[in-house]
Amino acid sequence: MNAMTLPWQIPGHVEPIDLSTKRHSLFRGLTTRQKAIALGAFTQDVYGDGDPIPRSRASAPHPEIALRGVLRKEVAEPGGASRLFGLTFAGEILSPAGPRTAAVQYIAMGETVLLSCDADAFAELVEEIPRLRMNYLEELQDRLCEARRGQIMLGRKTAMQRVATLLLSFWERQGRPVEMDLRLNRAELGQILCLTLETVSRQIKVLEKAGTVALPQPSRVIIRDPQSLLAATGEPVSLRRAA
Amino acid sequence: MNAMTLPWQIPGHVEPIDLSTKRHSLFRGLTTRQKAIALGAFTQDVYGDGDPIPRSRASAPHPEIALRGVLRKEVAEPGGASRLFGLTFAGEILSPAGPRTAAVQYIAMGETVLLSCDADAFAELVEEIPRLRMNYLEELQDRLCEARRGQIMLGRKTAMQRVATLLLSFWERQGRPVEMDLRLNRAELGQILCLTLETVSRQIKVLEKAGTVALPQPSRVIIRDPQSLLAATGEPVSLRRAA
DNA sequence: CGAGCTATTGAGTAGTCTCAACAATTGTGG
DNA sequence: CCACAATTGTTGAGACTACTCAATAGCTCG
Repeated sequence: MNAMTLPWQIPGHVEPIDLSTKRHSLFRGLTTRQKAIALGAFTQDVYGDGDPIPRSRASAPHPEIALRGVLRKEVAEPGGASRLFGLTFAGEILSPAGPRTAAVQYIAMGETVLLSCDADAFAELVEEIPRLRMNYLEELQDRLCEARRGQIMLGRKTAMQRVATLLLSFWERQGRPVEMDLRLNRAELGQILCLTLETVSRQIKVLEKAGTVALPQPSRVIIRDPQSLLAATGEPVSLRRAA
Repeated sequence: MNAMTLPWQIPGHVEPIDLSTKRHSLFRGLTTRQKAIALGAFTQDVYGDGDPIPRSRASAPHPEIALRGVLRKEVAEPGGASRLFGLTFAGEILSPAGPRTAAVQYIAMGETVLLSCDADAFAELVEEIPRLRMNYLEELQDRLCEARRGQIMLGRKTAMQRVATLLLSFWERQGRPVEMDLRLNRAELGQILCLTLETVSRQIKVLEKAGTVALPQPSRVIIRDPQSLLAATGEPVSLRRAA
Protein backbone atom coordinates (compact mmCIF):
# COMPACT_ATOMS: atom_id res chain seq x y z
CA MET A 1 0.00 0.00 0.00
CA ASN A 2 2.82 2.35 0.75
CA ALA A 3 5.63 1.35 -1.53
CA MET A 4 8.42 3.82 -1.03
CA THR A 5 9.82 5.57 -4.03
CA LEU A 6 12.57 7.21 -2.05
CA PRO A 7 14.33 4.99 0.49
CA TRP A 8 14.24 6.17 4.05
CA GLN A 9 17.86 5.33 4.43
CA ILE A 10 20.33 4.88 1.63
CA PRO A 11 20.82 1.13 1.16
CA GLY A 12 24.27 0.09 2.26
CA HIS A 13 24.62 2.99 4.63
CA VAL A 14 23.99 1.37 7.99
CA GLU A 15 23.92 3.30 11.24
CA PRO A 16 26.31 1.99 13.88
CA ILE A 17 23.71 0.05 15.84
CA ASP A 18 25.73 -0.61 18.95
CA LEU A 19 26.15 3.06 19.58
CA SER A 20 22.51 3.92 19.30
CA THR A 21 21.52 0.90 21.36
CA LYS A 22 23.87 1.65 24.21
CA ARG A 23 22.61 5.16 24.34
CA HIS A 24 18.97 4.20 24.49
CA SER A 25 17.29 5.53 27.57
CA LEU A 26 16.29 2.00 28.55
CA PHE A 27 19.95 1.41 29.39
CA ARG A 28 20.72 4.72 31.05
CA GLY A 29 22.36 4.60 34.44
CA LEU A 30 23.73 1.11 33.81
CA THR A 31 27.42 0.31 34.11
CA THR A 32 29.25 -0.75 30.98
CA ARG A 33 29.27 -4.31 32.31
CA GLN A 34 25.52 -4.23 33.00
CA LYS A 35 24.88 -2.89 29.54
CA ALA A 36 26.88 -5.73 28.05
CA ILE A 37 24.91 -8.28 30.05
CA ALA A 38 21.62 -6.67 29.13
CA LEU A 39 22.41 -6.42 25.44
CA GLY A 40 23.40 -10.08 25.49
CA ALA A 41 19.80 -10.97 26.26
CA PHE A 42 18.46 -8.93 23.35
CA THR A 43 18.18 -10.07 19.76
CA GLN A 44 17.96 -8.05 16.56
CA ASP A 45 15.36 -8.87 13.96
CA VAL A 46 14.99 -7.40 10.50
CA TYR A 47 11.58 -6.83 8.93
CA GLY A 48 10.65 -5.91 5.39
CA ASP A 49 8.09 -3.41 4.18
CA GLY A 50 4.59 -4.38 5.26
CA ASP A 51 5.70 -7.12 7.66
CA PRO A 52 3.60 -7.24 10.80
CA ILE A 53 5.65 -7.49 14.02
CA PRO A 54 4.75 -10.77 15.76
CA ARG A 55 3.96 -10.11 19.39
CA SER A 56 3.38 -12.64 22.13
CA ARG A 57 0.15 -11.79 23.85
CA ALA A 58 0.22 -14.39 26.56
CA SER A 59 3.47 -13.56 28.33
CA ALA A 60 4.38 -10.59 30.46
CA PRO A 61 5.30 -7.30 28.84
CA HIS A 62 8.85 -7.04 27.58
CA PRO A 63 10.80 -4.35 25.77
CA GLU A 64 11.03 -3.98 22.01
CA ILE A 65 12.96 -1.07 20.55
CA ALA A 66 12.95 0.18 16.98
CA LEU A 67 16.61 0.46 16.00
CA ARG A 68 16.24 1.49 12.40
CA GLY A 69 13.34 2.26 10.10
CA VAL A 70 9.77 3.22 10.92
CA LEU A 71 6.76 1.28 12.18
CA ARG A 72 3.08 1.91 11.60
CA LYS A 73 1.06 1.69 14.80
CA GLU A 74 -2.40 0.41 13.93
CA VAL A 75 -5.44 -0.45 15.98
CA ALA A 76 -8.12 -2.91 14.92
CA GLU A 77 -11.47 -1.24 14.37
CA PRO A 78 -14.75 -2.91 15.34
CA GLY A 79 -15.58 -3.21 11.66
CA GLY A 80 -12.54 -5.40 11.10
CA ALA A 81 -10.57 -2.68 9.37
CA SER A 82 -7.40 -1.33 10.93
CA ARG A 83 -6.80 2.30 11.61
CA LEU A 84 -3.43 4.00 11.69
CA PHE A 85 -2.94 5.97 14.87
CA GLY A 86 0.74 6.72 14.95
CA LEU A 87 4.27 5.96 13.83
CA THR A 88 7.20 4.61 15.81
CA PHE A 89 10.56 5.99 14.75
CA ALA A 90 14.05 4.63 15.26
CA GLY A 91 15.16 4.79 18.88
CA GLU A 92 11.64 4.55 20.24
CA ILE A 93 10.26 1.75 22.33
CA LEU A 94 7.10 -0.14 21.33
CA SER A 95 4.09 -0.12 23.60
CA PRO A 96 3.96 -3.38 25.50
CA ALA A 97 2.02 -6.24 23.97
CA GLY A 98 -0.38 -8.15 26.13
CA PRO A 99 -3.94 -9.40 26.45
CA ARG A 100 -5.24 -5.87 26.97
CA THR A 101 -3.37 -4.34 24.05
CA ALA A 102 -4.00 -7.13 21.58
CA ALA A 103 -5.81 -4.79 19.24
CA VAL A 104 -2.65 -2.75 18.63
CA GLN A 105 -0.42 -3.96 15.85
CA TYR A 106 2.90 -2.73 14.53
CA ILE A 107 3.78 -2.97 10.84
CA ALA A 108 7.21 -2.31 9.35
CA MET A 109 7.54 0.48 6.80
CA GLY A 110 10.51 -0.34 4.63
CA GLU A 111 13.42 -2.25 6.10
CA THR A 112 13.16 -2.07 9.85
CA VAL A 113 15.39 -3.43 12.59
CA LEU A 114 13.96 -4.29 15.99
CA LEU A 115 15.84 -4.98 19.20
CA SER A 116 13.86 -7.18 21.52
CA CYS A 117 14.10 -9.42 24.53
CA ASP A 118 11.65 -12.16 25.39
CA ALA A 119 9.62 -11.89 28.54
CA ASP A 120 11.33 -14.67 30.51
CA ALA A 121 14.83 -13.48 29.68
CA PHE A 122 13.84 -9.95 30.61
CA ALA A 123 12.40 -11.12 33.92
CA GLU A 124 15.74 -12.74 34.75
CA LEU A 125 17.58 -9.68 33.58
CA VAL A 126 15.73 -7.29 35.85
CA GLU A 127 16.42 -9.59 38.81
CA GLU A 128 20.08 -8.93 38.21
CA ILE A 129 19.80 -5.28 37.19
CA PRO A 130 17.00 -3.55 39.16
CA ARG A 131 17.78 -0.27 37.46
CA LEU A 132 16.70 -1.82 34.21
CA ARG A 133 13.23 -2.48 35.59
CA MET A 134 12.93 1.07 36.75
CA ASN A 135 13.98 2.32 33.33
CA TYR A 136 11.47 0.04 31.66
CA LEU A 137 8.65 1.18 33.89
CA GLU A 138 9.55 4.76 33.15
CA GLU A 139 9.42 4.01 29.45
CA LEU A 140 5.91 2.64 29.95
CA GLN A 141 5.04 5.86 31.74
CA ASP A 142 6.33 7.78 28.78
CA ARG A 143 3.95 5.86 26.56
CA LEU A 144 1.16 6.80 28.94
CA CYS A 145 2.11 10.47 28.86
CA GLU A 146 2.32 10.31 25.10
CA ALA A 147 -1.16 8.86 24.88
CA ARG A 148 -2.40 11.57 27.19
CA ARG A 149 -0.78 14.30 25.12
CA GLY A 150 -2.43 12.77 22.08
CA GLN A 151 -5.73 12.92 23.91
CA ILE A 152 -5.35 16.63 24.58
CA MET A 153 -4.26 17.18 21.01
CA LEU A 154 -7.32 15.55 19.55
CA GLY A 155 -9.72 17.02 22.02
CA ARG A 156 -8.67 20.60 22.28
CA LYS A 157 -6.73 21.50 19.19
CA THR A 158 -7.91 22.96 15.91
CA ALA A 159 -7.08 21.34 12.59
CA MET A 160 -4.16 23.71 12.04
CA GLN A 161 -2.77 23.06 15.51
CA ARG A 162 -3.05 19.32 15.03
CA VAL A 163 -1.25 19.35 11.70
CA ALA A 164 1.50 21.62 13.04
CA THR A 165 1.89 19.42 16.11
CA LEU A 166 2.23 16.30 13.99
CA LEU A 167 4.76 17.83 11.63
CA LEU A 168 6.85 19.14 14.51
CA SER A 169 6.61 15.83 16.35
CA PHE A 170 7.73 13.81 13.32
CA TRP A 171 10.53 16.25 12.65
CA GLU A 172 11.84 16.18 16.23
CA ARG A 173 11.57 12.44 16.54
CA GLN A 174 13.53 11.90 13.36
CA GLY A 175 16.34 14.15 14.56
CA ARG A 176 15.30 17.32 12.74
CA PRO A 177 16.29 16.36 9.21
CA VAL A 178 16.58 19.15 6.65
CA GLU A 179 14.08 17.39 4.45
CA MET A 180 11.59 15.02 5.98
CA ASP A 181 9.65 12.24 4.29
CA LEU A 182 6.23 11.96 5.91
CA ARG A 183 5.87 8.39 4.61
CA LEU A 184 2.12 8.82 4.78
CA ASN A 185 -0.45 10.23 2.42
CA ARG A 186 -3.03 12.82 3.37
CA ALA A 187 -5.64 10.21 4.24
CA GLU A 188 -3.27 8.47 6.65
CA LEU A 189 -2.26 11.74 8.28
CA GLY A 190 -5.97 12.38 8.64
CA GLN A 191 -6.45 9.04 10.40
CA ILE A 192 -3.80 9.91 12.97
CA LEU A 193 -5.14 13.41 13.48
CA CYS A 194 -8.82 12.52 13.24
CA LEU A 195 -9.28 14.93 10.35
CA THR A 196 -10.42 14.43 6.79
CA LEU A 197 -7.79 14.26 4.10
CA GLU A 198 -9.13 17.48 2.60
CA THR A 199 -8.65 19.36 5.84
CA VAL A 200 -5.11 18.00 6.23
CA SER A 201 -4.31 19.10 2.69
CA ARG A 202 -5.72 22.57 3.28
CA GLN A 203 -3.79 23.11 6.51
CA ILE A 204 -0.49 21.94 5.01
CA LYS A 205 -1.06 24.30 2.09
CA VAL A 206 -1.66 27.17 4.49
CA LEU A 207 1.66 26.44 6.21
CA GLU A 208 3.35 26.31 2.82
CA LYS A 209 1.86 29.62 1.71
CA ALA A 210 2.95 31.21 4.99
CA GLY A 211 6.51 30.05 4.31
CA THR A 212 6.60 27.92 7.44
CA VAL A 213 7.28 24.77 5.46
CA ALA A 214 8.28 23.94 1.90
CA LEU A 215 6.97 20.96 -0.05
CA PRO A 216 9.39 19.68 -2.68
CA GLN A 217 6.89 16.85 -3.06
CA PRO A 218 3.52 16.38 -1.39
CA SER A 219 4.87 14.04 1.26
CA ARG A 220 8.32 15.58 1.61
CA VAL A 221 8.51 18.51 3.98
CA ILE A 222 11.23 21.05 4.74
CA ILE A 223 10.67 22.90 8.00
CA ARG A 224 11.67 26.44 7.04
CA ASP A 225 10.58 28.17 10.23
CA PRO A 226 10.45 25.91 13.30
CA GLN A 227 9.47 28.75 15.63
CA SER A 228 6.54 29.66 13.45
CA LEU A 229 5.51 26.01 13.27
CA LEU A 230 5.74 25.76 17.03
CA ALA A 231 3.54 28.83 17.35
CA ALA A 232 1.03 27.14 15.06
CA THR A 233 0.83 24.12 17.39
CA GLY A 234 -0.79 26.29 20.03
CA GLU A 235 1.71 25.17 22.66
CA PRO A 236 3.38 27.86 24.74
CA VAL A 237 6.63 25.98 25.36
CA SER A 238 9.79 27.07 23.62
CA LEU A 239 11.77 24.92 21.24
CA ARG A 240 14.69 23.22 22.92
CA ARG A 241 18.12 23.43 21.42
CA ALA A 242 18.94 20.51 19.18
CA ALA A 243 20.67 17.76 21.15
CA MET B 1 -14.56 24.07 44.75
CA ASN B 2 -16.70 20.99 44.79
CA ALA B 3 -18.23 20.74 48.18
CA MET B 4 -20.68 17.88 48.09
CA THR B 5 -24.21 18.50 49.10
CA LEU B 6 -25.12 14.85 48.94
CA PRO B 7 -22.60 12.36 50.38
CA TRP B 8 -21.34 9.74 47.99
CA GLN B 9 -21.70 7.10 50.64
CA ILE B 10 -23.83 7.28 53.72
CA PRO B 11 -21.49 7.98 56.65
CA GLY B 12 -21.29 5.01 58.93
CA HIS B 13 -22.10 2.55 56.19
CA VAL B 14 -18.68 1.12 55.38
CA GLU B 15 -18.08 -1.46 52.66
CA PRO B 16 -16.22 -4.59 53.79
CA ILE B 17 -12.78 -3.54 52.58
CA ASP B 18 -11.03 -6.89 52.83
CA LEU B 19 -13.41 -8.47 50.41
CA SER B 20 -13.02 -5.83 47.75
CA THR B 21 -9.27 -5.72 48.20
CA LYS B 22 -8.77 -9.45 47.87
CA ARG B 23 -10.82 -9.46 44.74
CA HIS B 24 -8.90 -6.69 43.07
CA SER B 25 -7.41 -7.77 39.77
CA LEU B 26 -3.95 -6.82 41.00
CA PHE B 27 -4.14 -9.89 43.25
CA ARG B 28 -5.76 -12.30 40.84
CA GLY B 29 -4.08 -15.65 40.39
CA LEU B 30 -2.37 -15.41 43.79
CA THR B 31 -2.77 -18.11 46.42
CA THR B 32 -4.49 -17.14 49.65
CA ARG B 33 -1.10 -17.17 51.34
CA GLN B 34 0.43 -14.93 48.71
CA LYS B 35 -2.48 -12.54 48.99
CA ALA B 36 -1.97 -12.36 52.74
CA ILE B 37 1.73 -11.61 52.28
CA ALA B 38 1.02 -9.01 49.64
CA LEU B 39 -1.68 -7.27 51.63
CA GLY B 40 0.70 -7.14 54.59
CA ALA B 41 2.93 -4.83 52.61
CA PHE B 42 0.08 -2.46 51.78
CA THR B 43 -1.22 0.33 53.96
CA GLN B 44 -4.59 2.04 53.97
CA ASP B 45 -4.80 5.80 54.07
CA VAL B 46 -7.89 7.94 54.46
CA TYR B 47 -8.21 11.29 52.72
CA GLY B 48 -10.78 14.03 53.14
CA ASP B 49 -12.56 16.07 50.51
CA GLY B 50 -10.12 18.15 48.49
CA ASP B 51 -7.00 16.47 49.86
CA PRO B 52 -4.32 15.99 47.22
CA ILE B 53 -2.77 12.52 47.19
CA PRO B 54 0.95 12.83 47.97
CA ARG B 55 2.95 10.91 45.42
CA SER B 56 6.65 10.20 45.47
CA ARG B 57 8.11 11.21 42.16
CA ALA B 58 11.64 10.04 42.69
CA SER B 59 11.11 6.37 43.33
CA ALA B 60 10.02 3.62 41.00
CA PRO B 61 6.35 3.21 40.15
CA HIS B 62 4.30 1.36 42.72
CA PRO B 63 0.63 0.45 43.00
CA GLU B 64 -2.03 2.63 44.61
CA ILE B 65 -5.62 1.46 44.59
CA ALA B 66 -8.75 3.46 45.37
CA LEU B 67 -10.68 1.37 47.87
CA ARG B 68 -13.53 3.70 48.60
CA GLY B 69 -14.62 7.09 47.37
CA VAL B 70 -13.71 8.92 44.20
CA LEU B 71 -10.61 10.78 43.04
CA ARG B 72 -10.30 13.69 40.62
CA LYS B 73 -7.54 13.14 38.08
CA GLU B 74 -6.10 16.53 37.17
CA VAL B 75 -3.29 17.64 34.93
CA ALA B 76 -1.35 20.88 35.34
CA GLU B 77 -1.86 23.25 32.44
CA PRO B 78 0.95 25.40 31.07
CA GLY B 79 -0.85 28.45 32.41
CA GLY B 80 -0.55 27.13 35.95
CA ALA B 81 -4.19 26.15 36.20
CA SER B 82 -5.18 22.53 36.56
CA ARG B 83 -7.55 20.76 34.26
CA LEU B 84 -9.78 17.85 35.22
CA PHE B 85 -9.38 14.98 32.81
CA GLY B 86 -11.00 12.06 34.56
CA LEU B 87 -12.21 10.39 37.72
CA THR B 88 -10.91 7.33 39.50
CA PHE B 89 -13.60 5.23 41.14
CA ALA B 90 -13.35 2.69 43.95
CA GLY B 91 -11.57 -0.47 42.88
CA GLU B 92 -9.47 1.26 40.26
CA ILE B 93 -5.73 1.60 40.30
CA LEU B 94 -4.03 4.98 40.02
CA SER B 95 -1.70 5.72 37.13
CA PRO B 96 1.87 5.36 38.29
CA ALA B 97 3.60 8.45 39.63
CA GLY B 98 7.05 9.28 38.42
CA PRO B 99 9.23 11.95 36.88
CA ARG B 100 7.37 11.75 33.60
CA THR B 101 3.89 11.89 35.06
CA ALA B 102 4.59 14.60 37.60
CA ALA B 103 2.00 16.86 36.04
CA VAL B 104 -0.82 14.45 36.92
CA GLN B 105 -2.35 14.91 40.33
CA TYR B 106 -5.09 13.05 42.18
CA ILE B 107 -7.44 14.82 44.55
CA ALA B 108 -9.89 13.12 46.89
CA MET B 109 -13.59 13.84 46.46
CA GLY B 110 -15.25 13.30 49.79
CA GLU B 111 -13.85 10.69 52.16
CA THR B 112 -11.59 8.42 50.17
CA VAL B 113 -9.58 5.36 51.19
CA LEU B 114 -6.43 4.43 49.32
CA LEU B 115 -4.54 1.15 49.49
CA SER B 116 -0.88 1.65 48.65
CA CYS B 117 2.51 0.06 48.89
CA ASP B 118 5.76 1.96 48.78
CA ALA B 119 8.17 1.34 45.94
CA ASP B 120 10.86 -0.52 47.92
CA ALA B 121 8.40 -2.80 49.67
CA PHE B 122 6.72 -3.54 46.35
CA ALA B 123 10.08 -4.36 44.74
CA GLU B 124 10.71 -6.92 47.47
CA LEU B 125 7.21 -8.23 47.15
CA VAL B 126 7.45 -8.93 43.44
CA GLU B 127 10.73 -10.80 44.02
CA GLU B 128 8.72 -13.21 46.10
CA ILE B 129 5.55 -13.21 44.00
CA PRO B 130 6.41 -12.84 40.28
CA ARG B 131 2.75 -13.10 39.39
CA LEU B 132 2.17 -9.85 41.19
CA ARG B 133 4.58 -8.06 38.88
CA MET B 134 2.81 -9.42 35.85
CA ASN B 135 -0.52 -8.29 37.22
CA TYR B 136 0.86 -4.85 37.92
CA LEU B 137 2.28 -4.51 34.44
CA GLU B 138 -1.05 -5.54 33.01
CA GLU B 139 -2.74 -2.91 35.09
CA LEU B 140 -0.38 -0.33 33.60
CA GLN B 141 -1.32 -1.63 30.18
CA ASP B 142 -4.94 -1.12 31.07
CA ARG B 143 -4.19 2.51 31.85
CA LEU B 144 -2.56 2.77 28.45
CA CYS B 145 -5.55 1.25 26.70
CA GLU B 146 -7.83 3.54 28.64
CA ALA B 147 -5.84 6.59 27.52
CA ARG B 148 -6.03 5.33 23.96
CA ARG B 149 -9.77 4.83 24.15
CA GLY B 150 -10.02 8.34 25.48
CA GLN B 151 -8.02 9.52 22.52
CA ILE B 152 -10.40 7.90 20.06
CA MET B 153 -13.33 9.25 21.97
CA LEU B 154 -12.15 12.83 21.80
CA GLY B 155 -10.96 12.62 18.26
CA ARG B 156 -13.71 10.81 16.48
CA LYS B 157 -16.86 11.16 18.52
CA THR B 158 -19.56 13.76 18.33
CA ALA B 159 -20.69 15.70 21.39
CA MET B 160 -23.64 13.33 21.90
CA GLN B 161 -21.43 10.27 21.61
CA ARG B 162 -18.93 11.70 24.07
CA VAL B 163 -21.57 12.51 26.66
CA ALA B 164 -23.22 9.10 26.28
CA THR B 165 -19.84 7.38 26.55
CA LEU B 166 -18.99 9.26 29.74
CA LEU B 167 -22.34 8.55 31.37
CA LEU B 168 -22.13 4.87 30.52
CA SER B 169 -18.52 4.66 31.67
CA PHE B 170 -19.27 6.28 35.02
CA TRP B 171 -22.30 4.06 35.48
CA GLU B 172 -20.43 0.84 34.70
CA ARG B 173 -17.42 1.75 36.82
CA GLN B 174 -19.62 2.50 39.81
CA GLY B 175 -21.34 -0.86 39.55
CA ARG B 176 -24.46 0.27 37.68
CA PRO B 177 -26.24 2.07 40.51
CA VAL B 178 -29.93 2.79 40.04
CA GLU B 179 -29.28 6.45 40.65
CA MET B 180 -25.85 7.88 39.94
CA ASP B 181 -24.30 11.06 41.29
CA LEU B 182 -22.06 12.58 38.65
CA ARG B 183 -20.15 14.52 41.31
CA LEU B 184 -19.25 17.06 38.65
CA ASN B 185 -20.94 20.10 37.23
CA ARG B 186 -21.45 20.73 33.52
CA ALA B 187 -18.24 22.71 33.24
CA GLU B 188 -16.20 19.86 34.71
CA LEU B 189 -17.87 17.29 32.49
CA GLY B 190 -16.98 19.61 29.64
CA GLN B 191 -13.32 19.64 30.69
CA ILE B 192 -13.16 15.86 30.61
CA LEU B 193 -14.98 15.65 27.29
CA CYS B 194 -13.36 18.71 25.72
CA LEU B 195 -16.76 20.30 25.19
CA THR B 196 -18.28 23.55 26.42
CA LEU B 197 -20.62 23.38 29.38
CA GLU B 198 -23.48 24.53 27.15
CA THR B 199 -22.96 21.65 24.76
CA VAL B 200 -22.82 19.15 27.64
CA SER B 201 -26.05 20.56 29.02
CA ARG B 202 -27.78 20.36 25.65
CA GLN B 203 -26.73 16.75 25.03
CA ILE B 204 -27.81 15.60 28.48
CA LYS B 205 -31.16 17.30 27.95
CA VAL B 206 -31.57 15.51 24.64
CA LEU B 207 -30.98 12.18 26.38
CA GLU B 208 -33.49 13.14 29.04
CA LYS B 209 -36.14 14.13 26.49
CA ALA B 210 -35.58 10.85 24.65
CA GLY B 211 -36.26 8.97 27.89
CA THR B 212 -32.79 7.41 27.91
CA VAL B 213 -31.94 8.97 31.24
CA ALA B 214 -33.85 10.72 34.00
CA LEU B 215 -32.50 13.64 35.99
CA PRO B 216 -33.95 13.88 39.51
CA GLN B 217 -31.37 16.63 39.97
CA PRO B 218 -28.97 18.13 37.44
CA SER B 219 -26.03 16.03 38.58
CA ARG B 220 -27.97 12.92 39.55
CA VAL B 221 -28.70 10.55 36.72
CA ILE B 222 -30.88 7.47 36.40
CA ILE B 223 -30.03 5.33 33.39
CA ARG B 224 -33.49 4.35 32.17
CA ASP B 225 -32.46 2.68 28.92
CA PRO B 226 -28.88 1.35 28.92
CA GLN B 227 -29.19 -0.10 25.41
CA SER B 228 -30.32 3.19 24.03
CA LEU B 229 -27.48 4.96 25.83
CA LEU B 230 -25.04 2.43 24.40
CA ALA B 231 -26.40 3.09 20.95
CA ALA B 232 -25.84 6.80 21.54
CA THR B 233 -22.16 6.19 22.30
CA GLY B 234 -21.60 5.13 18.70
CA GLU B 235 -19.91 1.91 19.77
CA PRO B 236 -21.09 -1.29 18.14
CA VAL B 237 -20.29 -3.61 21.05
CA SER B 238 -23.11 -5.05 23.09
CA LEU B 239 -23.62 -4.44 26.77
CA ARG B 240 -22.16 -7.20 28.89
CA ARG B 241 -24.25 -8.82 31.52
CA ALA B 242 -23.74 -7.28 34.93
CA ALA B 243 -21.10 -9.20 36.88
C1' DC C 1 -35.81 38.21 50.16
C1' DG C 2 -31.62 38.75 47.38
C1' DA C 3 -26.86 37.15 46.25
C1' DG C 4 -24.40 33.79 44.04
C1' DC C 5 -23.87 29.83 41.69
C1' DT C 6 -25.34 26.33 38.31
C1' DA C 7 -28.09 24.95 34.53
C1' DT C 8 -30.83 25.80 30.53
C1' DT C 9 -31.99 27.86 26.26
C1' DG C 10 -31.51 30.88 22.13
C1' DA C 11 -29.16 33.25 18.17
C1' DG C 12 -25.38 33.95 15.44
C1' DT C 13 -20.69 32.45 14.05
C1' DA C 14 -16.49 29.82 13.02
C1' DG C 15 -14.49 25.69 11.80
C1' DT C 16 -14.67 21.19 9.89
C1' DC C 17 -17.01 17.76 7.05
C1' DT C 18 -19.23 16.19 2.82
C1' DC C 19 -19.59 16.04 -1.83
C1' DA C 20 -17.74 17.19 -6.06
C1' DA C 21 -14.66 18.57 -9.68
C1' DC C 22 -10.20 18.90 -11.25
C1' DA C 23 -4.94 18.70 -11.18
C1' DA C 24 -0.68 16.27 -10.49
C1' DT C 25 1.84 12.19 -10.22
C1' DT C 26 2.90 7.44 -10.90
C1' DG C 27 2.64 3.16 -13.16
C1' DT C 28 1.43 0.14 -17.24
C1' DG C 29 1.17 -1.43 -21.77
C1' DG C 30 1.57 -0.65 -26.47
C1' DC D 1 8.27 7.36 -26.48
C1' DC D 2 3.27 8.22 -25.78
C1' DA D 3 -1.52 7.14 -24.26
C1' DC D 4 -4.04 5.70 -20.70
C1' DA D 5 -5.53 4.27 -16.10
C1' DA D 6 -5.03 4.56 -11.25
C1' DT D 7 -3.76 6.89 -7.35
C1' DT D 8 -2.97 10.95 -4.71
C1' DG D 9 -3.48 15.78 -3.87
C1' DT D 10 -5.83 20.31 -4.35
C1' DT D 11 -9.62 23.38 -4.39
C1' DG D 12 -14.48 25.00 -4.07
C1' DA D 13 -19.46 25.22 -2.32
C1' DG D 14 -22.75 24.12 0.86
C1' DA D 15 -24.16 21.65 5.18
C1' DC D 16 -23.67 20.72 9.80
C1' DT D 17 -21.62 20.67 14.37
C1' DA D 18 -20.04 22.82 18.27
C1' DC D 19 -18.56 27.34 20.03
C1' DT D 20 -19.39 32.13 21.65
C1' DC D 21 -22.09 35.39 23.64
C1' DA D 22 -26.20 36.48 25.98
C1' DA D 23 -30.42 36.08 28.56
C1' DT D 24 -33.16 33.55 31.72
C1' DA D 25 -34.48 29.90 35.10
C1' DG D 26 -33.63 27.14 39.22
C1' DC D 27 -31.52 26.21 43.43
C1' DT D 28 -28.91 27.03 47.91
C1' DC D 29 -27.51 29.76 51.52
C1' DG D 30 -27.15 33.63 54.33
